[in-house]
Amino acid sequence: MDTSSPPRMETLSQGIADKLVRDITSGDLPQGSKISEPELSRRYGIGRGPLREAILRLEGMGLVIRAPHVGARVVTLTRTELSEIFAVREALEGMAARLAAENMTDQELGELEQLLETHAAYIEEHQGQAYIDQNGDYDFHYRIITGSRNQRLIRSLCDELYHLMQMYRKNSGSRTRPEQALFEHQMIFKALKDRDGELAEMLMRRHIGQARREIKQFIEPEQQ
Amino acid sequence: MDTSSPPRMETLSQGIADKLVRDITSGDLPQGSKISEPELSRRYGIGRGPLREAILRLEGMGLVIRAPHVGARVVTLTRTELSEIFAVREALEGMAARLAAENMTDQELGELEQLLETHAAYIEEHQGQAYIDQNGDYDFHYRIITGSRNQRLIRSLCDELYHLMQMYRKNSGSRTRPEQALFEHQMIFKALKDRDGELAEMLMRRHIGQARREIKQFIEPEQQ
DNA sequence: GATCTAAGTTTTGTTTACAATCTTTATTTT
DNA sequence: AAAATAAAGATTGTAAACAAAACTTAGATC
Repeated sequence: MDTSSPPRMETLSQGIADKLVRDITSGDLPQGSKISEPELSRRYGIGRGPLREAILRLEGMGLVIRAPHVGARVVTLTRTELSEIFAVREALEGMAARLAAENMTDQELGELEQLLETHAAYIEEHQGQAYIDQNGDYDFHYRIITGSRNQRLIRSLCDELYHLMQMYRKNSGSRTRPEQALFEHQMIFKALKDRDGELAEMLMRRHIGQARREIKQFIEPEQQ
Repeated sequence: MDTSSPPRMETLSQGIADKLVRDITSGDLPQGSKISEPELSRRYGIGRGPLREAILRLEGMGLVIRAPHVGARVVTLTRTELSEIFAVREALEGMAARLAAENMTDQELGELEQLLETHAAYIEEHQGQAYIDQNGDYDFHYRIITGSRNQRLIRSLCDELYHLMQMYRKNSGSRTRPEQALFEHQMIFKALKDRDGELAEMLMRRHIGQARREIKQFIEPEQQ
């Protein structure tokens, strides 16, 4: 009858997995850290079974890598790997933008426009400070991704790639140019409003590809 | 003493996961089947722990869905979901083709050309029989995907989406037109050989989008 | 002094047992 | 008779104990 009094502790392993994701994306568990089962088991006060399941789940998200009989470590993103992630994002979010142009409702478009106005006001007020870094940028992209109505696309981008991006941002400061990003967002929005999927995809790909090329520039000096 | 008679049983859960993948993609475990832990535990003669880990892994691949306290079932692909998968494939393999045009070695291109000649000979000999259905088509796509040199792309496509496609094919007969597919493959190969990434991507997307549109045609009569 | 070897310790992989939840079945009531 | 409730059965979630593998440390030999 009343199943709501326990405040929805879905399942232990799920809860631990979420906590681990937060700890990793927040930088609390830095890149390359060992995920020791006994230690975390003691720290969180749970058995090793649910913990292992949580780690398995993180492995599925690509946040940790496991070697048999050796254990799990938080994945270390080299710039090369980050560049690879951006290539996937470029392909996937480009497709998402194309589909969103077909499938987003007028109401969703209105809310997206409002979001952009908020961003514009904030940037003007704060003289181009990098507010977008935190959540604003993700908000914009998130709405378009969900607007694609493609569940698999949504899952790949929001449940897997986004966490990796978040992690990298915490571990290595990333600077963006808010005004430039905002303008690109506005162009993408215009294409969506015009229901021009082809243009929306092209603009989104350029928007993301921009960041990818910036990363790629710094690869040669660092590695090899 | 003798640990070599089981030929490289890396870890139990890994082995069980592979076996389950085979059983699902081969159609032995059809869509929607219940994955009962006690039953499979007895059938395979292992404890429930490794089995659960294997199921977790399959969930990460998207082959099964789990409901808390209810259990796991083999995922049932509706045509809508299959269409969604093709949209993701279109985006991802398009990008793979673009990158492959930049990164494949001349030797790899030579082997790919040989593969196409084999296909052509087979089709001519067997009067357009659907040999490509089995492995030939995948061979071609697989080589291009790995030619992208993007590990994340490779993993998404080969470890996740491919299994789902395989499963669907087993459960519902899919007819292809081998000659048409071969010609499209040859065009894509030409673009790769010319190192024309943009054209390769476009052709690959059309090649896959073709199948997507065919599926989409059959959605309305079936659902809604 | 450095390197190889071997024993010890820690960690992971696996099994077994227990508790909580859900599904099913049978009974009762309207 | 149909629907709702309650009890029984089965299944999943969790914890604790055991076995095997890997890393570490100490010792011996070159």
